[in-house]
Amino acid sequence: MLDFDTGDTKENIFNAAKKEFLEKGYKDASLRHICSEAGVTTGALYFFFKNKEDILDKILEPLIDGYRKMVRNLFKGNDAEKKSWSGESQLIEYLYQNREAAIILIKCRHGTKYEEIFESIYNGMKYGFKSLFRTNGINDVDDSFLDILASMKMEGYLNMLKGDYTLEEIQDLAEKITAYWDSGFFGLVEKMKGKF
Amino acid sequence: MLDFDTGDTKENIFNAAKKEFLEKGYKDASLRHICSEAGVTTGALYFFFKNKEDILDKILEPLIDGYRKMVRNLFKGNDAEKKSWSGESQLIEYLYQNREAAIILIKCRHGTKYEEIFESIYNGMKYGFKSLFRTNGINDVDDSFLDILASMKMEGYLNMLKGDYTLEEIQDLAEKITAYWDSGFFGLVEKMKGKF
Amino acid sequence: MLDFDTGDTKENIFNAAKKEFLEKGYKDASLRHICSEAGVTTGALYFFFKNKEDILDKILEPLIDGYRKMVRNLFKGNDAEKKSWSGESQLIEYLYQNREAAIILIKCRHGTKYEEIFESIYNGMKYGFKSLFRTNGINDVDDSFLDILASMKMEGYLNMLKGDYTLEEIQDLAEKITAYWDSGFFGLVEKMKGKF
Amino acid sequence: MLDFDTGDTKENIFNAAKKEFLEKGYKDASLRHICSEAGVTTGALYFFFKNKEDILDKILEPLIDGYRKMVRNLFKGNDAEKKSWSGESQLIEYLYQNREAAIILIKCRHGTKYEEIFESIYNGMKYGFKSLFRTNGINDVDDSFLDILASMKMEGYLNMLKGDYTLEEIQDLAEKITAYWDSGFFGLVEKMKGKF
DNA sequence: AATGAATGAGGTTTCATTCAT
DNA sequence: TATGAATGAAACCTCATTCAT
Repeated sequence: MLDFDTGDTKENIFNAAKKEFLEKGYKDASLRHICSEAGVTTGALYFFFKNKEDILDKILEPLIDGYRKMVRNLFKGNDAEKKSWSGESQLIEYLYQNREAAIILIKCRHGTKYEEIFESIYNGMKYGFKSLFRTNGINDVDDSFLDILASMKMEGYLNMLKGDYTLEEIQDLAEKITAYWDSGFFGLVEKMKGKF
Repeated sequence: MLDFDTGDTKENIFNAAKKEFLEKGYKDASLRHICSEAGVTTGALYFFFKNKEDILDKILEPLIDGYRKMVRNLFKGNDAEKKSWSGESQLIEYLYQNREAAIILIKCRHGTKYEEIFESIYNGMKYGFKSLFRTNGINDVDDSFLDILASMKMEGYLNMLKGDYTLEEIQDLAEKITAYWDSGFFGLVEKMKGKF
Repeated sequence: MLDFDTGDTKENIFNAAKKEFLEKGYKDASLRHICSEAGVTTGALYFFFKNKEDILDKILEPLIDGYRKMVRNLFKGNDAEKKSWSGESQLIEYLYQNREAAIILIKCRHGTKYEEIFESIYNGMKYGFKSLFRTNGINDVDDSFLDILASMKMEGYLNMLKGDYTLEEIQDLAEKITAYWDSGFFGLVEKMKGKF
Repeated sequence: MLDFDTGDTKENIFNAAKKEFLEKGYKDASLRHICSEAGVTTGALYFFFKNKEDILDKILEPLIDGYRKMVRNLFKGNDAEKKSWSGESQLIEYLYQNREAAIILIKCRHGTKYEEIFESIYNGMKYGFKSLFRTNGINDVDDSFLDILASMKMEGYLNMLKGDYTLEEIQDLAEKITAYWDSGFFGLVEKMKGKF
């Protein structure tokens, strides 16, 4: 309202929508609040966007597209191990560069088509863990256990993004968390090998 | 709908409510849906419950009360280390016994009085990590980093509960996760000590 | 609730209803509150009363019947002047003896059949004023003006009843108010005679 | 419904609301009825008004503001007696100019913030009577008696407004009523002085 | 004589969405 | 491009009333 009117109404609506989605999630976000925050009426919103979900699409599509591109590029190489590690750090940087959208994806997916997209990313993580177990000679890991590990990792990422860090700090954090995960994982493998 | 109608309306409403809360969270749960799922009109709901929040209360109060009792008992002992470990396993068992409510607490806390209760449990976890760092000679841990660790742990617990496990399986899982956390933690400590 | 249960449920409901009607008026009175105040369930109420309006009827009918009887007796005599004055004081005493019902009548008439009954009592007052004017040689009094006088008188009565007076105090008050009305009336007549 | 549709929805809603408030009072007025009377859906109402109370505010605020301004101006002068009389006639004219709102204030005050505003006006009247008694050498007037006088006066004003008068007629009426009150008051004083 | 359970209409309010201009 | 007006469904909740027991 009091902001200098840049004339870029679409941008204003877009930003207000991101803020609202971040604060309240998708379903509880109010188009009215978004519009009043953006200093326009609902009509304006519906000129630029088809409906509520369309706004979410416009926010998340670049993230999803970029993610798919990144994964595709990653799978062009062939050294599995190396791919995995470089993928990890690439993913972190990518998410950092798009963290606003990433957090919105995680917060707003419920009840939208992004629920399944999120699921597929999440399954990618589970698959990563499964491979890692296999590489370490453990083949019979319970799926629910993979769920636990993947969800923890995802939560770790999410909270990394949520914090108000610079890229350097994020990378430092990621190193720490990775150290944690790595040590954790190998400790677990030792235990499991001893047991079975 | 598909449930066998036992004639126990209150129970039907209660169960339908738990299902709806789990699926949509507190705010987005619809009393109409709950009632139609339970096969009654909205008026019936208000015969058994004071209002929407009262339903959530009836679901969560036993969990909260039990939790407080457990914590109180825990603090009657005096060997800090032992207390910590027994507390951990006691907590897991307790949450398992009340897992439905526990999951609802985590999903439905936003915008209710349970937000702060959850927060206090969560802060307990953060404090646990902080103490652990201190015991290992690391005193200057960033609060955001503690957030990451605590949220991961919480997420781990939550997913343990979500899975369809028996108590034995849960305890086995908990052991594994603990192995993971322990190894992870000490790996991290090594890295941090090396760094500073 | 905490009252000693006299076993007289009907009486309990009746009293609770009177209290509720006095406090909230007819439409805003809640049968639920009445029942919970009386320590019974709605079913009990509907055993003794046909519906909400029936309760009001049971409260007001004795008042109305008595009023009609009183008026009928009054008109058996024939000295108009004397009748008027004795009627006035009889009315005051009668209303005092039934003041609870009288106040309920005035507060609860809106939207019930008692609206017209009240209207007829009220018109009786207007007629009294009209006669008084005529007796004093003034025949062309505006109807709206009679409305003003009658409504003031009614309001005076109502507030006499509302106060927590004994019969003696009421009679003293009535004397004062009557002195006020009498002097007022004759002052007005003087003015009107001077004017026309 | 029968009104000519001027296309001015806000006005239609406003008028329908005034009518409904007058007929049923604030609490029993139904926004649904108001809307259907105005020929719009409930949503339309909420485009023009914030909520139910906001409609009442929009009706009564001009009245209240004007009243406060009038009282403030009145107290700038300094001849108490004169002030009192000019105030009386000014008040009558003011209420006449805003009679719709004035009647709504009196009918709708219960259960709203206007209850205390009304109360303060009413207490002003009581205080006026008290002063008048004191000026006439009577100092120990019962508060309940002042209530009776003030409520009668208020009722008189109200019914003056309710009638379909022109300003001239109102002023004529006011003179008459004032004659009535004056004579009545001094008659009462005589009686009271004789008594004590 | 009274309970406990249930109904269904109606209350105020918010929402995403539409559309003439 | 964007406004202002309006819709209609759905939200939570309260009410008088009914009825089997």
